[in-house]
Amino acid sequence: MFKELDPLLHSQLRLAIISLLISVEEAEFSFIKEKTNASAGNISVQLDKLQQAHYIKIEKSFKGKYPLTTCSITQKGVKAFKDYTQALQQYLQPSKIK
Amino acid sequence: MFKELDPLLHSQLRLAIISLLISVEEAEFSFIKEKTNASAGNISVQLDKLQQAHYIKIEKSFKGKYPLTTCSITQKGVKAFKDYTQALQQYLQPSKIK
DNA sequence: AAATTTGGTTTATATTATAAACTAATTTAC
DNA sequence: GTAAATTAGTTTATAATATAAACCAAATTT
Repeated sequence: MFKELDPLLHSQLRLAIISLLISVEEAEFSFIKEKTNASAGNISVQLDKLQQAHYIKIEKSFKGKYPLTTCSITQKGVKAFKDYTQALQQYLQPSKIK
Repeated sequence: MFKELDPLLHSQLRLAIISLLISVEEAEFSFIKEKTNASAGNISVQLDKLQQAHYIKIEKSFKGKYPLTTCSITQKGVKAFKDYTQALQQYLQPSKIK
């Protein structure tokens, strides 16, 4: 009846991050922080998890003299997001006929 | 940017339960168990939480000689579900214009 | 009368989300 | 020039959550 909801995406902050990344080429750590209003620590942890699942790619460089973390979504991440949103529909559009 | 997702509904099993209840007058424990494929223990705990939040009403009676737990959604529960699905849209339909 | 089933509840555990604390370098203020 | 504050994060500790395992009580089957 109800499909599994990918637990990696069924998390407010990780879903917000993926939602951001899916519509841009890439995003800096500070951009994600600004848009999500989450703490840097929380974001750091969730980015790691998304990277470990190969849903996103993280590149570390320098912007002038400061460290710069840049993230982008992978094909696997895009697919996971699509699958997730599809599965969610069953939960969001309940019908009389179960 | 991203609205809060009611943590009580942002849970696979509780969301499934609410999704079921929203389309029926009422549902028995066994019906919920069958449709969600979750364990009785897990369902019992989540029903309690939904009831404590006044999202659902739980009535205990007897069906013949066996105990019977019947659940129904409340107005507060309906509103919470609508608010939740609305908030989710921001996460599911990302746009270039942030 | 022992074993199984029905219909759950309670409790224990493992996972998660999150914030707090920390690191390290840079820049500003005095 | 050095103390304080800022940038840009990471690591760690804690509290909350989800979930299954264990349990309970009555009824039914073998």
